[in-house]
Amino acid sequence: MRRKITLKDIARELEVSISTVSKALKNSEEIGRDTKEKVQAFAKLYNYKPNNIAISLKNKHTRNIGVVIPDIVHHFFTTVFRGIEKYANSRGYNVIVCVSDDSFNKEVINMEMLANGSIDGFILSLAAETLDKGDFNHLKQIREQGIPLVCFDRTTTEVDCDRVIINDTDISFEVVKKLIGDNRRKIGLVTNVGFGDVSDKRERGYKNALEENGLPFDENLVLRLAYHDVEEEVIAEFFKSREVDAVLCVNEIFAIHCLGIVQNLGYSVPDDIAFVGFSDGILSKFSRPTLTSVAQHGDQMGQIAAEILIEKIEAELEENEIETYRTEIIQATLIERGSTRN
Amino acid sequence: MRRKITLKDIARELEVSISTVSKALKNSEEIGRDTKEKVQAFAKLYNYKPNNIAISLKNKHTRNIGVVIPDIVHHFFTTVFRGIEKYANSRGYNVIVCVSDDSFNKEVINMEMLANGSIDGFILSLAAETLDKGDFNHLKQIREQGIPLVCFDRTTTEVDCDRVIINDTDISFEVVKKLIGDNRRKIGLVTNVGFGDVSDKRERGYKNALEENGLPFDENLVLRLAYHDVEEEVIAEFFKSREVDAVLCVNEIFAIHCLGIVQNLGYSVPDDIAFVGFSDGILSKFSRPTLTSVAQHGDQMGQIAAEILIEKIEAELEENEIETYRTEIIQATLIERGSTRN
DNA sequence: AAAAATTACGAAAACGGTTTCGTGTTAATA
DNA sequence: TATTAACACGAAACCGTTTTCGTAATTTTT
Repeated sequence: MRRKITLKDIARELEVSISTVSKALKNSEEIGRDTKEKVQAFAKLYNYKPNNIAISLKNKHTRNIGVVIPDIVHHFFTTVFRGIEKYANSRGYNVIVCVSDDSFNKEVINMEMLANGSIDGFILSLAAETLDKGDFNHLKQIREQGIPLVCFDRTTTEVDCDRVIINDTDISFEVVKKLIGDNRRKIGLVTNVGFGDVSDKRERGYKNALEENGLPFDENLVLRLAYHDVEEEVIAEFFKSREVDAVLCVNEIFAIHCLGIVQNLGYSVPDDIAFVGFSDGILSKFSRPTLTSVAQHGDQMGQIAAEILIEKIEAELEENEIETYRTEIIQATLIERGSTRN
Repeated sequence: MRRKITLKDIARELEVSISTVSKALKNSEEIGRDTKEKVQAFAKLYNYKPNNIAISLKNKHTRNIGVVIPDIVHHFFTTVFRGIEKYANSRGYNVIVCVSDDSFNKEVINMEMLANGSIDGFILSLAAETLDKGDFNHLKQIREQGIPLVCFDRTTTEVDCDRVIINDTDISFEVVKKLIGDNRRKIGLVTNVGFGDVSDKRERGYKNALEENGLPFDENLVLRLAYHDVEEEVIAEFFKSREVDAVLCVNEIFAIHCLGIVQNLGYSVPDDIAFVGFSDGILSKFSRPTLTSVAQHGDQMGQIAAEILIEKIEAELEENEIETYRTEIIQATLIERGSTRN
């Protein structure tokens, strides 16, 4: 088995110094033509490739970015990830992924692990538990070490970092306004407990739209579910007793669950009840009826997060650190499908 | 901004040598009690953590594994990835993901990139284009460099490496046998063009089951689709003219597409046509009717792939290289749901 | 022909660790 | 008291690069 060849090997074979080899391979003006050609030919013949680790140690940066997300088996996060990976790759960066599993401890441990030299910066969506706890010391520490950090979707304002989010309040407002325009009057909201300001904002948009259109907000029309175990009976009970004629669900999985349940209860969608979900994943496109959904443009979020991060990383390398933080707001869009067609 | 502290910093502050600090932190017997306590206390106070890159360079291994997959926005691959990440993490390894996008070039470039010291081993599912081309030189090179490689799902036998696959032929056979047992007689197959031996094996199982039960194989009952653009009219035409009473689809997306189309054509599922898909993703659970599907146990595949890889990596470190290659076969299972209930 | 400038290369330090080996001090043994 | 052993630590090599600086040998300039 042919081990990887190093500068030292080439130097030994060609009876020149390591420095000469290094320079020759970079086409340095310092080295004579003959020597350069000899070294380059030899390197090519033996397929020399510099060792990334050695270069990282020398340069004090790795061209790796760390991505920490709550869940990878989740359409939204994977699209964001795809956006990150694609852009990062085009810029010569690799991506190390860690899954926090919505656990505070895993998030902390993974980030500490990576922060010890493995990555040049982080892209992060916070674990549910971290949001609940409200403990962001691990992020603050990372920032203190001068490691750039971009948060997306599930973020916090308690840490100095860049952010990429969608216009949750506005789009939620727009959706509900549209439902009202479609002559829906008893509009329900299916949301989750926790998850910080994402859900809060969507709820605020919902309330604002009701208010602005003279409809009363009724807590009875709000169903609050635990994300990780959806209770069918609770949902069925809600729809049997509330007589809503439209529902906004803050995520796709809630929407699809509810859709199935109300259909089993004998309601017709969209005639009896209109449905709108968030995050426009694969389920929305293939459910029956197809689901009207708010596209969060995960690819775009990922790309922008990566752009911002790499910009910070490279500014830091140039020693002109950027001390201001951006919050980029992606415009979500409503994709209308069968579940709201009148 | 407090930069990371190094051994050198501690040594300077405490007026001892770097070696002493290093040994003290590893609780070496060589160092006296007082010195150890002093060093450890200081290190703790300043939150010293060794630099991963420096350790990697010294040890010649990184505790990173490279995962190269065709697509990340794909339920099966994400479940495999989750299995890998979970196990790898529990063993103190990190995971670098590269997406080949089913492109040969991207696969080659990404792997060459990572092979230069960034990772200790690869877990790979081949790009469609690579399978088409039949060019596996990049994998052979990686093996020649002594880098361990585990392939899963889309694999090749032309490279000396470990493999994790499912019992495609058998499970396909079982499924068709079951359909025949359910009194289905005109059983169609929806498969794709390309994708190497995965599709081939599933087709073989299908044929074997027909043959063994005295049913004729009819090429007219086989619909071959391009994975990346599914043509609705072709599918509709197929179902209008063929009068199949059951269909086996080699992946979930084909199944869901076809399911929708036949329902629009006025057929009832499962009464007129029974449907079975592969890979039991999220769509299967939420379609109407729910889809009977072959579970490929992605988590398990990922975990086993990671187990095998890490075993190889660590054996290599101990200098007792393992020169034999395993092919681990995961037993797929059929999850029966609405699309086949009689 | 002497001085200055250019060319072509090598030595060595640096990145941040680990590890082997050598050595001065003290304690135990003959 | 002389010899040996144990203890506690430091120097230095090493991992594979990059880069600064020094310097012979040659060429150019005066």
